[in-house]
Amino acid sequence: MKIETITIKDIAKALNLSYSTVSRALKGSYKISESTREMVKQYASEHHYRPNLMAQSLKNKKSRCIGVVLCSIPNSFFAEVISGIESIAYSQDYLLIITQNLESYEREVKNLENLTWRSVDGLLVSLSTETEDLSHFQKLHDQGLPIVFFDRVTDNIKTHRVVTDNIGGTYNAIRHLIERGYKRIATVTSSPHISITRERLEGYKKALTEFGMPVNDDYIKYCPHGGMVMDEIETAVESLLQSNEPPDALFTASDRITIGTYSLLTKKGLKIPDEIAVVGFSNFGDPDLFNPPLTTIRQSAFEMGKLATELLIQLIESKRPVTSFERKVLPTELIVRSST
Amino acid sequence: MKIETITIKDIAKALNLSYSTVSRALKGSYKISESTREMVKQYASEHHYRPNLMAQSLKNKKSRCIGVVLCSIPNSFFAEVISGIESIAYSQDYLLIITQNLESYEREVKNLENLTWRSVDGLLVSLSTETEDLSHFQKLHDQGLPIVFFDRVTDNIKTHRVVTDNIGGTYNAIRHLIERGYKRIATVTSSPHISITRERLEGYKKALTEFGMPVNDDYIKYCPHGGMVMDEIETAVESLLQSNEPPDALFTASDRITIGTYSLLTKKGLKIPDEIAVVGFSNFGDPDLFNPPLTTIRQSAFEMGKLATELLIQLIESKRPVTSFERKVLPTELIVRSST
DNA sequence: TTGAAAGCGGTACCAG
DNA sequence: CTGGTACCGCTTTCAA
Repeated sequence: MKIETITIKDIAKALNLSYSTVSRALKGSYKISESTREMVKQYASEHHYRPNLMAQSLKNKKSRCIGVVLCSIPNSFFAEVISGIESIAYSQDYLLIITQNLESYEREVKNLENLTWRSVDGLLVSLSTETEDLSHFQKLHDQGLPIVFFDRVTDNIKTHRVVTDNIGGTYNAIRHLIERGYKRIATVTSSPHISITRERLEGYKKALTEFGMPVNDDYIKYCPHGGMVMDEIETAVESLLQSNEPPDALFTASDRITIGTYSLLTKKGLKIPDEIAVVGFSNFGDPDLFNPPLTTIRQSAFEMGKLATELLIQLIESKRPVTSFERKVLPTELIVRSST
Repeated sequence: MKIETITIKDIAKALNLSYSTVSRALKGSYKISESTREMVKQYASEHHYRPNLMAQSLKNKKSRCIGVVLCSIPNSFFAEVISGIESIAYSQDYLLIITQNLESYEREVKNLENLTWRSVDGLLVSLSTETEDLSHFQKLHDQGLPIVFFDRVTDNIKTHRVVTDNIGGTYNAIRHLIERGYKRIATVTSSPHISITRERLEGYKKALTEFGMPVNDDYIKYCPHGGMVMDEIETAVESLLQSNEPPDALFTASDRITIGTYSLLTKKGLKIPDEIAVVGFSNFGDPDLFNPPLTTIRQSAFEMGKLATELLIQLIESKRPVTSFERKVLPTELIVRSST
């Protein structure tokens, strides 16, 4: 089952040294004679010595594991984030434990229990749409477990955050709509609990206000489960279309909602953009192929994963407690196609 | 850092028992009096006892980790597979280590080294397009490491395999094209090294032959990196279009190739399906939205992940060496839309 | 600079 | 049925 089961003791025996000497030599630890250190290192590498991680972990209470908490792996945005996380974790010899909660608070809590049981060294977290109570994270954080939030973050736990420029990205999209002459701009957005919804709404309102257009609350529709539940999207879109003054443009605030809405409008045979325009956050690869090609706001998902992981590893490996935390903001890109 | 650090020794002390008794009681091991067992279990659950996995692993040489080897996490097909894997792993308390190799043989080997160093209990593998030499897997398998191959499999290592019905799926797609009256059916496919390419080609040829149509080797174009490299797709499609008798229908053999080809044809302004029809394997969520809606062959990706993981866990937990292996074949679904 | 020994948290064998 | 103890592989005092 195991390969190359060569341990420190084997080396010690072979070289006629004590375990501890070998251990120290391998870690390049201080007071060890140059010669023995070299000798040990050489023997080790020749025999492909690899420290037993279980033993190390047991001893140091470090697992070199990073726990990842997010809503859905196949979601194209998160899949890309994971890929970014993997790229850094791989290069730094960290292992990834990925959990998905499907936007369920309950599963988020259960996954978290599992992760801590596995004694992860740190956590990369994007909150579920259902999550309001943060005490499960707060508790761990208070106990000193490094956490970095990404995408759907919170201000209530003092740590690093990596987010998209949601306000700016949305602002640009709405301004673009306004400049194209759309007058009644509605939005189908995600759960009001999560940060990205609040920020995207802020960008939406900011743009409208700045251009002297009214903010109409009837034009703001929420999907409590961020588009996981198609019914929620349907209800939202339906009620917009049925209203006295149906919107002439839609801003959809997440990948799933964008695709869902587009699909719905297409099915209803509405002419895009003549009858209704659509611009939305989406990280799907080829919105070019859509009919008509979809104007999107793209996020740097891969980059987000990388950055969050780098920050987390910094926290994990920092000798002294970190007290100043960063909020990294990643730019978005508005790609104008024919749906607006 | 750690939570609830309650160990077996704590329980033993509190209950005035020996470590071993507590250990046995917790495992529901045979000879233990009903009463002490209950007492221990109750105390344990009241105090949220969770065995230390590091210690357990160190002792039993089991890590409850499953290593996953695949080419690309954000690929929609694999992202769904991973989701399926996660669902089973989660429910059985296994941990997932996911690696991606971006179709590079070298990275596949390096990832594998990493995984074995982490002493995973088993491996779920989908081969990279570059992989021809299997000795890195063979070596581990010979040493008794359970492996289940999925999607891109090999016959040369005797173990479970979970695959899509590639032959049947392709056959249906090609038959569909023939029935629609297409005469010159070409295919853009993946690397000739991997099983899915061979099988899909077999289905392609089988259908043509069965319907009395010639198999023209010039109509078969390979993308050695399975569509990771856009240039390869472009070259393939270009040379088909430039040929003396350009095809009137295209069968694209993987998710990336399908999307890439479609994108290319659209950009060139070719009328689909009038000038050229397209049918392809694809697991992207909404090919309905494409222009025109894309006829696809869908695979049960989530199901594949689940099944492979179930088989792997069976292997891992089997008391006696398993000698008879299964080859599970999952059905495909041809969804006809307007591109054919 | 090196060695001996304790211990991380569990498991399993051997006695009793 | 229960207790004592060695040991998994490594790290880290404490002595020498």
